[in-house]
Amino acid sequence: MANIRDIAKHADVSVTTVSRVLNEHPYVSKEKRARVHKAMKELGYLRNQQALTLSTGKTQRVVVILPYMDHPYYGFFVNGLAKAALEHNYRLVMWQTEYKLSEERQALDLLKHREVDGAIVLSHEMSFKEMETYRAYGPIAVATVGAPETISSIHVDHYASFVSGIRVLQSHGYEQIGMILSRSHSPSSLARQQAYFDEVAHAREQWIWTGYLTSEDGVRLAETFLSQKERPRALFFSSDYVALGFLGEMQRRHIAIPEEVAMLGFDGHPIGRAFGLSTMLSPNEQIGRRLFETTLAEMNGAQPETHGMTVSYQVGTTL
Amino acid sequence: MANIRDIAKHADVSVTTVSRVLNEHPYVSKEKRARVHKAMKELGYLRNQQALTLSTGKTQRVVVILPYMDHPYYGFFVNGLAKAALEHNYRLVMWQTEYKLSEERQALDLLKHREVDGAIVLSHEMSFKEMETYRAYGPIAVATVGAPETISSIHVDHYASFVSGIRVLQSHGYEQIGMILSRSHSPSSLARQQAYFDEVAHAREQWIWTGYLTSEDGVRLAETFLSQKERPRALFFSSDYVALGFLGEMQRRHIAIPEEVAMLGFDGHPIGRAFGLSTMLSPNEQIGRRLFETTLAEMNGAQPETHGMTVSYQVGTTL
DNA sequence: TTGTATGCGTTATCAG
DNA sequence: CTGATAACGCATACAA
Repeated sequence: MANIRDIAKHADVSVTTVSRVLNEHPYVSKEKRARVHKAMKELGYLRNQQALTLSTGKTQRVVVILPYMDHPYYGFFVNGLAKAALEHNYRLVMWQTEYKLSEERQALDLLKHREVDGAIVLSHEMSFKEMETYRAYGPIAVATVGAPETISSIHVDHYASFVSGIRVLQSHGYEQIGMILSRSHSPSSLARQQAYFDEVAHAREQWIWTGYLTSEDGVRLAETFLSQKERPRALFFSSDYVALGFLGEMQRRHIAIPEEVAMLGFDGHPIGRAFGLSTMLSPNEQIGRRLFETTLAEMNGAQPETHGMTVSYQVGTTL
Repeated sequence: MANIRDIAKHADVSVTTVSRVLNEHPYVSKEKRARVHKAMKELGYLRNQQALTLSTGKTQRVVVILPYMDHPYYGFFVNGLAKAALEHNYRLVMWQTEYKLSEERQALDLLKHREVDGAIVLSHEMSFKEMETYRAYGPIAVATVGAPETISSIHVDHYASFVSGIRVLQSHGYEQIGMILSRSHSPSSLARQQAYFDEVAHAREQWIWTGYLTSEDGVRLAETFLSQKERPRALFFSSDYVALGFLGEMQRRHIAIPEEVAMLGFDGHPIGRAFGLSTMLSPNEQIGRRLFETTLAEMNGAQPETHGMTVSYQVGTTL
């Protein structure tokens, strides 16, 4: 493992000159530059990133905090993040929390311990108040609403999005509407419920089902839904995967969609399109990209940024 | 940012003593230990991970190399990897290659530059011969077959798996069998084709369709498939997602499955189960977990390991 | 255009 | 039990 000093000795120059060549600084004579390059080749020099990191104080890494890496919902975010990070020569450290607050804290501790330069939070149990205590150690960007000024937020405006989704349902003639949500107390879920009660005339508490995250949950939901005496005519799902699980189970039971119950999803996953799921298309990949870019900007001195994204209706056959 | 020297000064001990307290070494008097703890608390000490890393030469990081982070196929692998890594206090650096060889090289260069301790390769364009040139810089584990002795491999035995899948189809009375593969020249695809020609009496070159990766590809396939004059009676898909795209499109066209064409998937994704897809269940999460564990073992001096995993038939309604 | 000296924050060695 | 000092490998202020 030849280091910068070995190269200097071999090329008969100072370490500073080697460092300058390495960093493509000007003010190095052609001849010495060539000697250094020759020495690097001969000794098989490989720059040690750890040393660079300690010396500069920059890690070129960002931690991405999310509950589950195998949930397709996060796929598009992460894809956008990964592309943007790679383009800017940054590395993504992934931290899976399984919705555990203790894991979120450990992940954000990376910031404190100078292991990463910034943090991107796709889902959090932690209050913004607590999250702000980490802010002193580096920029934080979240994909949820309600962030304070110190924390960047690139998010779907869930209130506006659900209002527009509900209007799509209403424009198709559905008035009795139910809603399927993931976590009952998350900020986005609260915004969705607000939209529901603001916009749906026949809103009912018991037509909001919470705790549905996966396609398997969607399958379970079918049973629950069908056992209900008074049922809504349409269901608005906060996740395409839950909707698809429900749709598959309804097909198995030979229950006609949308005749028996209409369905509107949320996300816009390709697999949903294959089954004709009507859905609200969310620009998740773009959000991922912007989350990285805003974090990068903050690392370069920019101010935190808040930006709400809008969704659009993607026509299907379940309405 | 108080450092170890500040603590030493504040507690009126040497830096060595502080380091010993930090690392819970014995041979530190109770009294000094207490003074150090007090100083750390008072100055808000946070250990700098970068310095630790440079000093010890261990990064506690592993790079995970995969083509796409948003392809559900990799979700289970990554989930297993993430759980195992977290348990052992390791961080996962994700590198998305989009099947580009140049990206794979850059990712493996992290090993050379001491930015990670090991590499886990879930899919690769790179030959094993080239991959071995990185082996000197740290352990490498792959999830594909055919690795040399120096590289660990935890993989599905695609040959055996496809043989057993084909036998499942045959046991249901299907003799005219076609196969849908992702990449035509990957080691796993070659093994699958070998199994096909070894086991299927009526095997035909033109009944092997390659280049199908996503559910959207599955949708496209329906058109291609139906335009064929002579069609197989059953299709064996190398991916549940492609199979689901195909299934959705067939439903849209009101073509009966399995009456018109039987389908067998490969993976065992929950969403497939919701739609009754018959499939071969692959233990991908377990593979992910073992990939990490074998890498960790190698970092602690163990020899590379090769282990083939088997799949099992998961009953559905598409056969 | 070049080089010397110092710092980044730890751990490890070795002497006491 | 304790501490001074030397690594680890690089970047950079400052001087020449």
